[in-house]
Amino acid sequence: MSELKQTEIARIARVSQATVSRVLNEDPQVNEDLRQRVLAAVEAYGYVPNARAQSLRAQHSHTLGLVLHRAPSSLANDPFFSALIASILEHGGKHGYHLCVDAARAVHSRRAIYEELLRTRRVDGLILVESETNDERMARLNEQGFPFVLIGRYELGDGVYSVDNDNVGAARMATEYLLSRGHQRIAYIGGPAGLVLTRDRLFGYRSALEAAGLKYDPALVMFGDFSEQSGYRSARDLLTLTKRPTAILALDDVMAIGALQAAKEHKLAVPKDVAIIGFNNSPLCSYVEPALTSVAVDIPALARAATEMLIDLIEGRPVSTKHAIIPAQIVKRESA
Amino acid sequence: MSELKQTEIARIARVSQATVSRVLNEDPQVNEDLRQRVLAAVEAYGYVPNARAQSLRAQHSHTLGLVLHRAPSSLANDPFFSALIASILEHGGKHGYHLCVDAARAVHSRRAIYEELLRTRRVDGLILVESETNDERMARLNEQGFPFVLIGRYELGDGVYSVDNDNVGAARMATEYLLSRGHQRIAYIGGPAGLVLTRDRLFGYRSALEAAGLKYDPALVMFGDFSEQSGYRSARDLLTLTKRPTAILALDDVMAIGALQAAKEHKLAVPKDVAIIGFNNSPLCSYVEPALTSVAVDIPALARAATEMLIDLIEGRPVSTKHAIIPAQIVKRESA
DNA sequence: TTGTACGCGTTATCAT
DNA sequence: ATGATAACGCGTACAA
Repeated sequence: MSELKQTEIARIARVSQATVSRVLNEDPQVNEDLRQRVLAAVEAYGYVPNARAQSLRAQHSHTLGLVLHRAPSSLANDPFFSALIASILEHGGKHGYHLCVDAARAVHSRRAIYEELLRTRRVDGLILVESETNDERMARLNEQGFPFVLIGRYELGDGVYSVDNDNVGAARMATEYLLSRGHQRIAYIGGPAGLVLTRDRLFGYRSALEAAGLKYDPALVMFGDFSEQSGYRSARDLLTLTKRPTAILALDDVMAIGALQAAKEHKLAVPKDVAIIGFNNSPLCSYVEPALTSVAVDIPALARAATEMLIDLIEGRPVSTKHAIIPAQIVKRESA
Repeated sequence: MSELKQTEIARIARVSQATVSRVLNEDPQVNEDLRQRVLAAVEAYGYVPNARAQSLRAQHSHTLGLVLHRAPSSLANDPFFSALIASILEHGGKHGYHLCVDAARAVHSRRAIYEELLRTRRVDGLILVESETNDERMARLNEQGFPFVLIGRYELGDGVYSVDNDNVGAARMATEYLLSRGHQRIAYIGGPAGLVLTRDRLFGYRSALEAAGLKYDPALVMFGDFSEQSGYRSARDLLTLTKRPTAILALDDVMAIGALQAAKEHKLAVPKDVAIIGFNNSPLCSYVEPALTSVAVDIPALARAATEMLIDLIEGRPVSTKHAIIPAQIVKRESA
């Protein structure tokens, strides 16, 4: 294995090890002659400094940690996940940071993930995704001054840096869009009722309605589980109402596709008889008939904000906002 | 910041730093009394060993590196990418390994990626994806005894450990399936003609044909670029042939969907008039009409094999096969 | 059984 | 301008 260290280069270039280090760190004080000798030896033997030693010495590893509170297997087909990593890689890379990814597997490893990554100083800072917002470990890390940024909503106090989608605004925007197209009876198909996501977006939906002087009608609000089946069933029930909605807002594209299916079975034309909007702007949207209008959560922007906030934190720069909110966009296709 | 080190715990527990280290490493020689004192202090102050120091000392970091020869932005919507990471995470995690992901951004950083990750000893081993097979750096790493595994095909010599899909076999399997359904004129839509992938699968297609006593007909072979457009155009041309094919094998689902579109425009029923098979078994398959039969490259198995091979390499265990080949599966839906 | 002392490969602070 | 030397936090050979 490589026994190439600075002392070795020093021996070859007939200088002290300290001089090698200086050359490598571009100390202007060093004599040009020696500098060349060192550089030549470095080049000839292909010396590269040992990152482990550098980390120990410098007290940082130039590595960001991403921890997901999910089983790794559930990540396999999640476009959110790949977009997230891609963007962190891109923007972290610009600042010279590497990325270490971990997923909490067993329950036990929840603890391990925080300890092993951050407190062991394996990484310089953490991006946490899908944490339980009341996780007491976050408070502990926070106390100890470990840099970390939460993606998602943090409900307890504001001692934590976080980045989140503008869920309220996104739902409001989509609802306003439907209103602007003349719809008066707009239905909402959420995820599980307990989810913050479901609640926030419901709030946005409701406030748009009320701002337009429309009454909020609980009969038009359903809760699914993000599956196509649940979208289908919810829409089917909605469309058999005596006063059926003329538009449906579904919290996920897959549920929206289920709704599309239900509309077809009811012989309702989309968007003429019933307009449908999904969420997440997944690749599927372009492939269904009619192509699905969808609210795009801006994952790259989300990840970028989190990454840059974290790096600012790590490097001790002041951070402008503790809680960044990333606006969503509506991608218009045929279904609404 | 945390000044919690073993010396500190040692002071608190009134033992030597070495004893703390021994307790933590479960040295059976240590007196139960002292052991308890140390453990109590560790617990009370929440001490966790510093991974940077451990790495330097132990000469390994228990970290795997994944390097992709792609711009990070191109990763965002790639299901291959997320499946890959998910599986490495899962199987690496079983052996206590973390994962560090890097994507070669600029051309320059190609070099950097190797050096910075492996030779700096930031990671213990590397999984390389989509490398140019003739990359001279691989040979260098190989010489120096750095553990790494290639995902994809390595053409030069066999000094390198690699894992690859059975591209030849997958195309042969798909072709045989079509033959078994009575098809005699089977067309092939590949990717760019220069790609190893395209060539390997073309070979599998051709050998199945010839094994069945059918003549290979170059008129039935087209080359696309993996876009829906290119699939559409290729299929359109194929279907206007005087002796048009009764089945089409497209090297990617998206191209297959383009072909589906062309068939529709030609008023050909799928699969009755023309059968279509795609590759990669993407989520899209279930959402098109008719649902697309697709050859599934087994990415989890691919990643698992690479990961376990790499860990064996790192830990000095003998590796059974230098070049693992992962078989594909055909997922039957409606289109063929 | 426990403590002392050294080295892992750097960077940085001293002297010279 | 350069070389010796001291950390960084840990594991372990050696001494006691």
